[in-house]
Amino acid sequence: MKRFELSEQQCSVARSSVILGDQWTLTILSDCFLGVRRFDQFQERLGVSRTTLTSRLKLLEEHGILEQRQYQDRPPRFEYRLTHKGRELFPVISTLITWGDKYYSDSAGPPILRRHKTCGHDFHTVLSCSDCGETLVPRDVEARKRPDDERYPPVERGPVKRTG
Amino acid sequence: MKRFELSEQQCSVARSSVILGDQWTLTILSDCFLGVRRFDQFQERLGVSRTTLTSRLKLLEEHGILEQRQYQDRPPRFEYRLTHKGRELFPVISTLITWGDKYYSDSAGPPILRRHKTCGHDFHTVLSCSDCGETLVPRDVEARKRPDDERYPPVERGPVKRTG
DNA sequence: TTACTTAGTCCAAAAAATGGACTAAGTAAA
DNA sequence: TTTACTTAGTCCATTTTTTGGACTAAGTAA
Repeated sequence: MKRFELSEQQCSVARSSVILGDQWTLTILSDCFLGVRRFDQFQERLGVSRTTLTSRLKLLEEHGILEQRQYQDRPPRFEYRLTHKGRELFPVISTLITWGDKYYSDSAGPPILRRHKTCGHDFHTVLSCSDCGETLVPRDVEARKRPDDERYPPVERGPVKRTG
Repeated sequence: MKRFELSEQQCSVARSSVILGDQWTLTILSDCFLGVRRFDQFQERLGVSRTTLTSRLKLLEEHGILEQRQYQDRPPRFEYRLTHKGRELFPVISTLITWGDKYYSDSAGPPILRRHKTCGHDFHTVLSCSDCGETLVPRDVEARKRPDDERYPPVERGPVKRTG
């Protein structure tokens, strides 16, 4: 399977991973949430090659995660901004930051601190169930395949019986 | 910069992305949370080449995200299991699933359904602030660089003044 | 005129991924 | 006691992707 070929994959994680599952894409998005918008700014901050950056930005645009907006007339210049769909990736990037800060900070702590303006405190992320609001942990989650329906293809990747 | 070289990167997202920012790594981890443990099972479910799978599993092991455990004697066989550090990636994978289910399901809905055993309902994920418990949205987050300290290197990647 | 800015493209070299065959060490069936 | 099967990989030649550096285009500023 080639990179960026997701049509055949049914699982939504597999499909998302084809787009987001890339070192540069994740850091680009992280920078987007910090307010980075311009090509050269991404390029300098990330140290990615211009060619790769172009290809990643294009992919994110094709998938409606980023959009280009003109921010000046003469000469015409465009910047990249998160769409609504893109902003909905905030929990993914945010939990990745929480994990990364825990395991890959130097001893002075995380290099970037994040404050929740609503309550005024520096935070880390907590994941909770949309239904009962309790904190979600892996062992409380039970996965099952969607019931097969003659109108839809059967599920190809699914839960596995745990052994041991 | 070559793939899997993270020593110089300071930002914890950048460091994490070097490990996790890969199509296969994300789907491997997603399968791990479904109970997949054996090499051939990963290989068949993901359709990844055996070479690439070997390299990804090795990387995840080197970073203490997966560990090999012997599950039979004759012949000796090993399976891959999530470590504590690995299980702490649950929020990352879980929010990715929520996003992917929303944007990349077919019209029959997500192929795999997840139930919160504690409350009995199918859920999606909600992200909240560790301090006040409110739902976290990007516009309520303010990022700032860690104050420079002569004992530690200055922060190289950090927040950007938003324009427009 | 010359230098600078932004957002890219082009190209050859290097690195990584692919797929298919192969290995090793044991078990199970005929 | 051969033969087939299982699991967890390795090997290798080909294809694909990434890299870094130079270059372009269109306008502004000194």
